[in-house]
Parts: sequence; structure tokens; C-alpha cells
Amino acid sequence: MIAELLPERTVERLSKYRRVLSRELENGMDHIYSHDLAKLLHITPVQVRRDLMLIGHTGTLRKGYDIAKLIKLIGEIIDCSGIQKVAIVGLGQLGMALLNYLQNNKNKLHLTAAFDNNPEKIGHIFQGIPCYDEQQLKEVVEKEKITIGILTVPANKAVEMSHRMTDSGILGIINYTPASLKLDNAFLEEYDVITSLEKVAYFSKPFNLDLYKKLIQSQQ
Amino acid sequence: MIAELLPERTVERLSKYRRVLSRELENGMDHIYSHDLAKLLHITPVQVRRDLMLIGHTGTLRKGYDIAKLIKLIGEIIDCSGIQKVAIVGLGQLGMALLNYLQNNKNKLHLTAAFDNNPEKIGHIFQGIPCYDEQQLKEVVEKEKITIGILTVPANKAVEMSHRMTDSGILGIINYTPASLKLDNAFLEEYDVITSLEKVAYFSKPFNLDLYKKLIQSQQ
DNA sequence: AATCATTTGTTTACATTTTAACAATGCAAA
DNA sequence: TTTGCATTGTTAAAATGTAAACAAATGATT
Ligand SMILES: NC(=O)c1ccc[n+]([C@@H]2O[C@H](COP(=O)([O-])OP(=O)(O)OC[C@H]3O[C@@H](n4cnc5c(N)ncnc54)[C@H](O)[C@@H]3O)[C@@H](O)[C@H]2O)c1
Ligand SMILES: NC(=O)c1ccc[n+]([C@@H]2O[C@H](COP(=O)([O-])OP(=O)(O)OC[C@H]3O[C@@H](n4cnc5c(N)ncnc54)[C@H](O)[C@@H]3O)[C@@H](O)[C@H]2O)c1
Repeated sequence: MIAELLPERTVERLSKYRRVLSRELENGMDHIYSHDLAKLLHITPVQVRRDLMLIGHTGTLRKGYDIAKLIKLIGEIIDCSGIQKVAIVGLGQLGMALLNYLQNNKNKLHLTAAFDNNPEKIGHIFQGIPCYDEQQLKEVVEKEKITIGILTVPANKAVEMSHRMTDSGILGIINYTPASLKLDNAFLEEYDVITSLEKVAYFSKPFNLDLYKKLIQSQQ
Repeated sequence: MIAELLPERTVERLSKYRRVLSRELENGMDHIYSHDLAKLLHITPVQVRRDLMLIGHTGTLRKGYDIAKLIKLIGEIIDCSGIQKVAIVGLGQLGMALLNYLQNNKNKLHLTAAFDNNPEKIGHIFQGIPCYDEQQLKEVVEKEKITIGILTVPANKAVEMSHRMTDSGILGIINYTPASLKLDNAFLEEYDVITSLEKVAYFSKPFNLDLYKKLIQSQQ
């Protein structure tokens, strides 16, 4: 077991390692080299070895890493064997897309509930997930022991809802609204589509793209 | 004008500065201090000043930064005054949500076209955006001079489509599929929902969250 | 006019993340 | 048996990103 927090980027890559490794396992592979795993994610073998070192996974010199064992270890680190439950708060266009996505693509997250304030959605079940009235947030989150929330309400409700989520016992929120949040007792991950697009716009302006390509090349 | 590429994180923050500053402008503000701008995004004033230094914007000592001028400058840096056009490739659940989002929330991006292979969508117009047959990708991208693409096709089509996009003249792609891409002649930004959620899962495990909170506190 | 408080701009230091370097290992083949 | 080679694990260096420190400026106040 690891005593310290892993770097954020390492955790992100662990998630990706697990996903591609599961596919390799299904294809009948049982071991993999760092450079082959790296190739699947377009990163360097060094980074793979370093990440695996950090989680204490050790391979064999001639066969590489044991895929099944590695998947299991990553699961213990990220999921704690699926103890955490997830809720979607705001079942609009984006929330519904995410609900379908999470339910249809098998993954380790236990999506458990959705919340909305629209009477047409409250009480219905979508892909097996019940949609509750947002007034019941605290009640349901406490009863179901939900610890992770996906925030997809209109931006002007985001601050209020995020606080109600943490007050109900949610420990981690992923915020897809453009509102900038600040939480004291939970881990917060924000993702802003417009910002992401504007970043692409900046780096793909022809002049900048040239500079960027030169930068990349000079590093190889 | 700036001769060098800006750091990626600075560009991301510039996008957010512009958005909150536009709101301040609408509220009748004309100048803002670094610490007030910082508060709006929950970052430090130092970071604001450093970012603005990098883009060569200079404030006045007693009034702070001129909001209108700053918005204009950020626009010139990110958008080149809106010269770049955007296409959505794959108009499914996520693609459609993004289309509506981009059209309904005023922003500087010129969404111009969408592409799909589903006959029920091809030829229709959604929120003013025409959906073309994906076979016409090259033709339309070239004719309209589209330079930015949002990739939301099924994962197993992502590699092929990304190459067709860059072959057609697209210079920047934001990839929402879980497929890991590698492009030689374009800027690539990937966003993986599952990875993002699994990261939240890791850091919000009670033991890790405690470590994380201590870490944050020790930095203040 | 001199002082004070405030805020910017810039340099310096710190932290995180990535990449490089290389010793250690162990199997295969000569 | 010994040499060679491919691969891991780890330490060191470089790059990137963030925060702190502080001088310079400016206007308000005494
Ligand atoms: N649609 C997208 O592709 C997209 C992309 C990026 C970000 N976003 C952001 O995600 C959020 C949702 O976007 P959307 O397009 O799905 O909007 P939407 O209006 O379709 O969905 C919002 C949903 O939240 C519900 N709601 C309102 N108040 C609520 C409350 N207090 N508690 C619970 N539910 C509540 C509404 O009934 C609605 O179903 C917005 O903040 C938007 O800016 C959307
Ligand atoms: N739905 C979500 O919330 C969500 C979240 C994260 C990531 N994703 C990813 O985004 C992608 C799309 O997800 P979705 O839920 O919208 O799936 P979807 O099946 O609803 O949408 C895919 C769309 O792409 C179209 N398509 C198929 N082949 C195409 C081609 N060659 N060219 C153009 N269009 C083509 C399909 O007709 C369909 O309309 C998937 O890769 C998925 O993994 C989805």
C-alpha cells in the first residue's frame, strides 16, 4: 500500500492504463512491456515505469508487467473495489448524455441516482437510474451513501447546489458548469468546455501551431 | 504582440478572465484590481498579474486594469477576432448537447457545421447549424475554411476520423472520445470523462481526502 | 511637502511534472 | 561459462507551472 498521495497526473494515467489493459486482457495477452503500454497511450515508456513504480507494481525483467495483477492493483488504488457511489445533479441535456454514457459503457463507477427539479423527470427511471427531486438530495445522498457528484445544473445554480452536495456528505464533485467553485471539504475537479475550445483555438492559430510544432520537435 | 507561445495554463485562464470580465462590464464596472479578478476565479492575485504581464497588458496603479481593453486584448490573442471556424464531427447525444450549448450561450466560437453518418440527421439544420454527411467532410471543411474540430464519434471511429479531419485542413481537435489519438500536424486536446471521474474517486476516498486537505492547508 | 497605504510589474524561489540517464537484472545464445 | 541484449527500477536533471517577495509608482492624507 502507498502512504502518500499519488500525483494527479499519475492517477489520470492509471485510469487510462486500466482501460487499455482490460482490452489487452480480452485479446488474450497476459503480460505487457512498458514500451508497448506506452505506445497504446502515446506516452513514453519511462513515464509508464515511473507511474508503476509509484504504485509499487513490479514487473519481471523478461516478460514485463502482469496485466491481470496490474488491473487489480489499479482498481484497489482508484476504486477501493467500487465502494464509492455517484450521483448526477441536473439531468438536462448534458446530464442525460452522461447518464447514458456511464450506463452503456461498462466501467467501475456505481452511478446510483440523478436529481432534477423538473417534474417531468422526477420519479422516472432512466437506464435503471432513478431521478429524484433535488429537494431530496440530502436525504437520498445520506441514505445511499453517495460520495461523488457530477454537477450539470444551470450555471447560476451551481454554487448553491455544490454546497448542498458537500453538506449532504458528497466528498468529490466534478463541475461541468462554467461557474467557478470553491469547496472546503471536498475534492473539486472543474471542466470548462469553452475554455478548452478557446485553448485549442489559440494553439491552432497557424502561427502558433508552427511554434508549437517546433517546440515539440526540439524536445525529441 | 507576443513573440512566444503562452503557457497552456495561462491561455486557459485568459479564457476564464474574459468570461468573468464580460459579466463585470455588463454590471457597469470599468476597471478591476488583480485581487478582485482573482477572487472571481478562486486563484491568487499574483497569478493574475503574472498572466497579464505575459500578454503585455498593463494596468494603472490606482484604478487597476481597464476591463474593456483587457477583453479586447484577450480576444486578439485567443480568437484572432473570430477568424477560426468550428465543426462538430459526430452529432450524437454528446455532439448535439455541445451544439446546443455552443449556440445558446453566446461565445466567440463560430460553430459552422456538423457531420454525421446517420441519414436521419444528414441534411437537417440544428440551431442554425447544418448537419452534413461525413463523406462531405473534406469538401465542406475546405470550402468553409474550418480549422477546429470537436470529435464526438463512437470511439472505434475516432482514429480514422481524426486523420480525415487533419487531412482536410483542420488544425486543432478536441477529442471527447476515450480513444487515445496522436496527430502530427494539428494541436490535440483530449478530455476523458471516465478518467476525470476516476481521478475524483481517488482523491475523494476519505483517507486520501484528508491527506489532500492537509496538503492544501500546508500551502497556505 | 512629506508620509502613508495601495497596487502594479518583475524577479526570485518553490513545487510539480516530465524526461533523461543508467545501474541492475536475468534470459538467450555463443 | 560468458557475453550480449533487452528490460526494469531508481535516481538525477530539466521543464513547466505556481507562489512569494519586493521595488517602484501613484495618489490620497496629513
Ligand atoms: N450541454 C452541453 O453540452 C454543455 C457543455 C458544457 C457545459 N454545460 C453546462 O452544463 C450545465 C447543464 O447544461 P445543459 O445543456 O444540460 O442544460 P439543461 O438546461 O439542458 O440542463 C439543466 C438541468 O438542470 C435542471 N435543474 C435546474 N435547476 C436545478 C436544481 N436546482 N437542481 C437540480 N436540477 C436542476 C433542469 O431542470 C435541467 O434538466 C450548464 O451549466 C451548462 O453551462 C453544458
Ligand atoms: N454521451 C456522453 O456523455 C459522452 C461523454 C464522454 C465521452 N463520450 C464519447 O463521445 C462519443 C459520442 O458519444 P455519444 O454518447 O454522443 O454517442 P452517440 O452514439 O449518441 O453519438 C455518436 C454519433 O456519431 C455518429 N457517427 C458514427 N460514425 C460516424 C462517422 N464516421 N462520422 C460522423 N459521425 C459518425 C453517429 O451517427 C452518432 O450520431 C463516444 O466516443 C463516447 O465515448 C460521450
